[in-house]
Amino acid sequence: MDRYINVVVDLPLKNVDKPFTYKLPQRLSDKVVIGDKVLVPFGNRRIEGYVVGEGKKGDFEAKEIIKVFPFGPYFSKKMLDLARWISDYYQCYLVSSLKAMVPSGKVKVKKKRVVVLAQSIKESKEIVESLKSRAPKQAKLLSYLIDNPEDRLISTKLAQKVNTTSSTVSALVNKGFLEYRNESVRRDPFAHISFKKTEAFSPTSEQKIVIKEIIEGLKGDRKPIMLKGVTGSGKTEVYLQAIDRVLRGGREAIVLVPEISLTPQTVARFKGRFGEKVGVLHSQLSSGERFDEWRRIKEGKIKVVIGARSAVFAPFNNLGLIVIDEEHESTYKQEDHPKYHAREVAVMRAKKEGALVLMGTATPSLESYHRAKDGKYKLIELTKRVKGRPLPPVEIVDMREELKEGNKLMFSRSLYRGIEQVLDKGEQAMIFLNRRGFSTFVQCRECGHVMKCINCDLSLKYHAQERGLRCHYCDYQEKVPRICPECESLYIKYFGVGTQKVEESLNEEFPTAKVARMDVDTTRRKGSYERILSKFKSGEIDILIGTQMIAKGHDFANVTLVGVVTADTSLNLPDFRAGERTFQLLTQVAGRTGRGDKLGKVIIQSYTPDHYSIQFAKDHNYDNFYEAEIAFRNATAYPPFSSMINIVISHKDEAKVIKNTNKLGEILRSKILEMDSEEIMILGPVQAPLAKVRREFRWQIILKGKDIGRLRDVNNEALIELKEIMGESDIKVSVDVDPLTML
DNA sequence: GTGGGATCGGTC
DNA sequence: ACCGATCCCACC
Repeated sequence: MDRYINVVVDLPLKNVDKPFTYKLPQRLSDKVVIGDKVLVPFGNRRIEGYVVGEGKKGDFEAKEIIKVFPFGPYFSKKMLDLARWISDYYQCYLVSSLKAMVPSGKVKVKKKRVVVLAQSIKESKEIVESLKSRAPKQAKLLSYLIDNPEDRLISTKLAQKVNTTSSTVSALVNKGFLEYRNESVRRDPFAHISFKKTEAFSPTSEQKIVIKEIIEGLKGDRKPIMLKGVTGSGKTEVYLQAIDRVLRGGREAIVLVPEISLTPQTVARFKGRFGEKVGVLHSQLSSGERFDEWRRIKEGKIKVVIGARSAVFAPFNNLGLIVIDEEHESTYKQEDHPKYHAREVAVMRAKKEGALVLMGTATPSLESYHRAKDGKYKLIELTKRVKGRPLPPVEIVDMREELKEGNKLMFSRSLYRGIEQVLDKGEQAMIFLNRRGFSTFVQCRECGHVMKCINCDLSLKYHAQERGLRCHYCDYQEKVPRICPECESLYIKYFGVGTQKVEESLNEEFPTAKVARMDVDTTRRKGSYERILSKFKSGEIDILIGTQMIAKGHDFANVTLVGVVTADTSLNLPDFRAGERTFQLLTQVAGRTGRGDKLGKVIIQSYTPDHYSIQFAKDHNYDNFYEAEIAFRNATAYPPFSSMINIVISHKDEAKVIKNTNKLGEILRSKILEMDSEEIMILGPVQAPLAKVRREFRWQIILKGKDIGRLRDVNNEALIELKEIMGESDIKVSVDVDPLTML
C-alpha cells in the first residue's frame, strides 16, 4: 500500500501556496511525519518543502519524495495550526509562516576532533609515572586529562593548557595513550559569560498578591494576564517566580523581551535563577547557534527560552507560560513577511496549547489595556517601586516661554542648571532626544501651533523637494505659511534637531563635561553598544545623549537627571499613535533615574506642554492618560475601535505604481459600494511616506473598519481583480494587517 | 521562480 | 510554411 503525503514547497508564490501530494518511496514509507522537511521534485527542479499532512492518490501522477532532512519534525501539529492561523490573519503564504518557525540557514551539527584518554584512569596513571622522567611534557598533559575528564578539547587547546604544542598530543596518540574522537559540540552563544547563581527574593506584599493571582491563572482559566507595574516595581522577579512554578509543574516557559533588552545582563538574570535550563533565541545568533539552541529546546534540555519576537515559536511540546515583557513595544511586530505581532501570536499559541500569557509593562498598549478593561485579559497591578523608592519628580518646561525670555538655546534654563548641578556633584545625566531620521514637522515657536492636516488632524510633513506641506494619510497639500496662521508670528520653525546637534551644543556649553552619544550611528559596530554603556556605568562619561536606545531597561544608580530635549518630536509624528508613543517614551525615560539611593529628577522640554500625553507623564499617571487617549481613538475610530490594513504597491516604474494603486482604489471603492456598507473606510491612494526605497516607488492604500475579517476579504477580492484587469505580474503588493506604522 | 508549450507576428 | 520572441501557466 503506497503512502502519500502533502507538502508545501518553499516558493513564496500565490500559485503554489497550497499542498502538493507526493508519494513516499518504500524505504521512507514509515519514516515521514507532519513537520518533516523534505526535498521534492518540482517541475524540472528539486525544491525544499514541509510535510503538512497525509495525502491520497489523486488524478495526477504523484512524484516521489527525494529525501527527508534529519533533525525533524520541524514543527508539531499544533504549530502547523498556528502557522495556518498566521497565514490567514496576516495574509501571507503558509510556507512563509512555517519558515518563521523553523531554524533557517544551514542545519548542521558542528563536530570537533577532541582528545580523550585511550586507557582507563588507572592505567593512565601508571603511564604518567613511566613518562615522568623521559617525557615530562607528555606526563603533564596526560595527568591534566586524568584530573579534568570532563574537558573536551581539541588538540591545540589541550596543549595550551599545559604550555606545550599539539605535537606532544600526537606523540601520545601514536603511543596509544590518547585517542581522537569526533564529538558534536554545542555552539553556546553565552559561553564566555559566567552566571552567578541567585536565589528568589522574598517578594514584597504587593508582589505576593500578584504572584498568587498568576498561579491561580496557571491552574485555572488561563486567561491572558496583563501585569501593569510602574518602572522599578520588580516585574522581572514576578516573572522569575511564575516561571519557577511552571517548571516545577513539569512545563516550559518562553520569555519574550524587546530586541534591545536582550543583553547579557538580562540573560544572566534568568540563567542565574534557572541555570543550564535557560536557552536564548534571537536574530543576532549565527544560524549555527540558533540551530543548536533550537535543537536543545526540542530535546528537552532547555526549559526556559528567553528571546526576541521569534522566540514565540520555540519548539516546546509542553508549554505552560509565555511572558511578554514590555508588552507595548513595537519591536514585537515583524517588519517583513509574515508581518505578525508576537503578542497576538503568543495569545493564539497559548490558547491552542493551554498555556498562560503574562504580559508586563508600565505603559500598556491601548489595544491591550482596552482588552483588559473589557475583561478579555485579567488585569493585575504593581503600584510601588521596590524599597519604597519614589518615582522621580517631573518638571515640564514650556519652551515658548524660554524663547520669549530670550533663550534661544535648545536647553531651557532649568535643564541648563540641572546639568550644571549634576556635574558639580559628580553625578550623571542622560539627555534624551527621539529624533527620527526623516520626519520633520513645522511649528510656530511663538504660540506652539503645529501645521496640521485639515482632514486628518495629523501633523503635516515637510517635503523638501517641493518645499511644501503634505499629509501622508489623505494627500492634502499646502504651502508652508510665511506667518503663523494662529498668531501671525514670523517665527516658523522646521523641526529637525538631531542627537548630533545636541552633542555639539553640550560640548560648547559644558566644555569640561565628558559627553557621549548613543544612537544608531554610534552603535553600528559590534560591541560599541556595550562599550558606551560600560563607560557610562564606570563614570567615564558624565552625560549620555541618546535616542530610544537609552530609554529602556538600564539601571544606573548614579543618574540623577534625565532631560528630554523636546517631547514634541514623537508627539508630532503623522501617526495616530503619536500620543501613545510619547507617553510611553516619557514614562520610560523618566524611569531611568532615581533607581539608586540618590533622588532623581526629570526635566521635559516641550512647545506643547499642555498636551495630555505630556501632562499625564508628569504625574506618571497611566490611567488618566488612557482615558484621554481612548476617547480620542473612539472619536476618530482608530484602533482599538477599528482594524486597519495597509496595502503598499511598489515598482521601479512610478507611473505603473500610480496606475495600479489608483485602479486598486477604484476596485475597493466599488466593492465597498456594492456591499452597501459604511463600515469600511479607504484612506488613499497616496504616496507612501517612504516614497522611494531602493529605487522602487511606493504608493499605499489604507483600509480601516470594524471587522478585520471583512477588511481582509475585500482586500483579497480586490487584489485578485486587480491582477485580472491589469494583468501585471511584476508589481509588488505588500499587505500589512494591523500595521503599527504606515511607513 | 522557471521551463515548456501555446501563441503571435515577422520573414523567406 | 517556418522560426524566434513573448505570453501563459502548471508545477503533485
